Amino acid sequence: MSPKSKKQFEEIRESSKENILNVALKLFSSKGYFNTSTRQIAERAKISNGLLYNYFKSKEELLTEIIHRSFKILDNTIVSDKEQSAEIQIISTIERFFELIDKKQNVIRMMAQMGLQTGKFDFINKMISKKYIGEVNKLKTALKKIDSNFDEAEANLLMATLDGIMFQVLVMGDVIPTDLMKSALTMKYSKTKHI
Amino acid sequence: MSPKSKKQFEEIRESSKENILNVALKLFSSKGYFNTSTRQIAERAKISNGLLYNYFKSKEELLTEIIHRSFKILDNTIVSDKEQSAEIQIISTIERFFELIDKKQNVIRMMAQMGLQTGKFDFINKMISKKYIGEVNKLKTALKKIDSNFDEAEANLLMATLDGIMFQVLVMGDVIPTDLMKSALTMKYSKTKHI
Amino acid sequence: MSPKSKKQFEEIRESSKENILNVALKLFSSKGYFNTSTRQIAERAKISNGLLYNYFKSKEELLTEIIHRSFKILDNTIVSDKEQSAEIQIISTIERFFELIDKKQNVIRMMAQMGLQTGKFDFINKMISKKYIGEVNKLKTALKKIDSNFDEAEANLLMATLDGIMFQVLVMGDVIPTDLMKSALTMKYSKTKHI
Amino acid sequence: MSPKSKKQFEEIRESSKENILNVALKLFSSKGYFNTSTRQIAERAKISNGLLYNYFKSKEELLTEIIHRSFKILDNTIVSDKEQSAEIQIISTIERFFELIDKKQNVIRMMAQMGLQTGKFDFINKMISKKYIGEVNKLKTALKKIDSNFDEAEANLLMATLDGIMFQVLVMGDVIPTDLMKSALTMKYSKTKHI
DNA sequence: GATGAATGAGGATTCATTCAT
DNA sequence: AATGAATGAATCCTCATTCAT
Repeated sequence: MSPKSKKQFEEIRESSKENILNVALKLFSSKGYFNTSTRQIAERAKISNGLLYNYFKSKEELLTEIIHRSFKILDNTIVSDKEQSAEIQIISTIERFFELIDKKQNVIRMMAQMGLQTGKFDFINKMISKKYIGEVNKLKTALKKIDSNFDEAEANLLMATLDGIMFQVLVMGDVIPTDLMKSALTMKYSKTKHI
Repeated sequence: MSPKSKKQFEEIRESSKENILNVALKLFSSKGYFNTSTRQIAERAKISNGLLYNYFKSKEELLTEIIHRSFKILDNTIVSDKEQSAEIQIISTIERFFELIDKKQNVIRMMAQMGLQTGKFDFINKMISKKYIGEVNKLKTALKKIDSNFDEAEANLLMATLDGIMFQVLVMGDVIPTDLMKSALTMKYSKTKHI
Repeated sequence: MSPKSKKQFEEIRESSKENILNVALKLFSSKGYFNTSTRQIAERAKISNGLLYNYFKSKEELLTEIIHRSFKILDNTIVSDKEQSAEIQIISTIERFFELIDKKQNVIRMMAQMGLQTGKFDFINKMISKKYIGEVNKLKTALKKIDSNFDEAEANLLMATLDGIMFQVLVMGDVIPTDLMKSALTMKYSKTKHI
Repeated sequence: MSPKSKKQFEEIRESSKENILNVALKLFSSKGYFNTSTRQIAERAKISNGLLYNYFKSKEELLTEIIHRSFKILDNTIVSDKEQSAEIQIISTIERFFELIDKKQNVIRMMAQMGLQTGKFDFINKMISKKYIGEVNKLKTALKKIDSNFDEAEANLLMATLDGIMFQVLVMGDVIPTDLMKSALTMKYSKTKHI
């Protein structure tokens, strides 16, 4: 008789929204945003066509929300501990990258795709650039501490290598020897200080 | 008013086709294949809607042809001279990559985009993988000759770095210090032999 | 926390219904029935989407009830006192019209709108016609008493003039000099008897 | 073999567009703009759903074009000959109104409907107001010449009467004795000068 | 080879209405 | 009585593609 409580409604909303966001991320990431129809999202999420619009004003807004959540996921995965030694910081940057590749492929594939296009979603490129600059700077600081013969390009090259591995895995999957490269990179930056 | 010769017709046809392919590549590469309409292509190519179908069976076939041409462009740009010394081969691989980034951004952006999606165009990923394996092998052979302390991962890492720079430039443009990285890479592999 | 009495429930129900009817009339009248969504009505009435259907079987029934209430309002505003003199009857008909224009614009705008369309709501046109015939007949009777030179078309023309002013105010608002016309009409039919 | 000439295309376009405009006017006018679907228009016009958008950017633009054409029709119907005597000008204003009612009901019904709503189409009300002011002024000038006892409200009242008849016919059709009123009006303004 | 009118399936979105609570 | 999540038909519009000329 009594209507559902506010809290109950909120829970329903939250879980339903989460569901849609997850399904949409998966589809956008594998087929691309423009090649994914809202109908497909609804079908996979097992909801009606209309319900999506109860939670998101438009397909575009759905994408935007996914992007913003994705950036948060990246931020959370790439936690940097400033207390730690320079070497550990570098090593853990590398490890976090490989973790992303392993665990959050949907997220990074989606970001990569959107980043490669121009148009309405240029804000994504700006967000990526900002993150890139931040990461490179952290690496530079750490590298300087370790290596007196520090090369100005070193940090950028390391980032490029990591981004490259990421990109290659997204495109070529198992063809890419990630473990081999991870070991080599880890070893290189572990040894460094002893030189 | 003399009737055009067969050869002339052929040339007109060829240049018209070329025109369409160029326009389509530009649009696909910047807005994405699924976000580009055949009408937009026709407009920009200054031809009628229907004419496109005189040259290509479908939008998909147009894409396929673009992809195949793009691979040819990559192959032509990445000419390898087996006669040359190992060091020069590596250096020129690096140089050819930066040349691609500089001169053929449309081509690589389009390939990268399509490579990140799954679906009807999975043959692209296979072609990219094949090319990757070939390039890596060539690099491995060359590196072995130069360096006795040769690391198994070295070739893969170099390719990853180059792909990474490519990807970063596509996404972040001027934010990326390409010249700096190019110098560093070139220097690194020039010095190698002297060790 | 005493349970509400039946009467109290009844009152709440009635006032809630009244609220919905008022909001709906306002919206229908300004934006049109077909351009107004039940959701908009619910929002403005500060009730939930579903509650509307607790009071009305459908959007159409809501409209129907509004129409019937509107006719009652017209009837109540146009009270005719048969006891009064012919002249006063005419003058007060005029006055009642201007009062409607001034005070019940929502009601008449809505009626006018629905009356101009054909389809499911043709009963409205019949009701309007019936009212028209009644009014014209009353006017004819009154005019005959006053004027021996009575023209057969006089009553119809007076009604047309009044309907015209109404329509003009609805469409053009302040552009229409209602007071000027009201004075002129009142004067004309006040003087009549002295001729 | 040879493509259709430009002129041929233009003719096709023109007649097809005309067809759509006519069908849309009919439907908008009888069922209302918001209650008419583009599909209904296409069906009645015996064209495909999509073709409409080859001629009009949107349903709204289709309406806008209809409105502008309708105003032109009104202007053409209400041609005023400034050479003629004041009396004839008044009489012919009256006659043109009845002609509109008789021959262009779709047009005026559509204008009346749109004029009664507020929202995106307020420009219609402004156009109607402008036309009203112009007409009233012409009538005032003419009436002054004829009648020394000229009443300031006379022109407005005549316009109101004509608009009222128009409105009444649209809503009540045959219930309204148009001929009777036309005769009475004509007679009244023919006699005037003899006073 | 070339045109652009025409098609109709499919896309995003809105809406009246239902229902469990 | 009241809530708002959920439905799916219907809406406006776009698109790849075809076809007569």
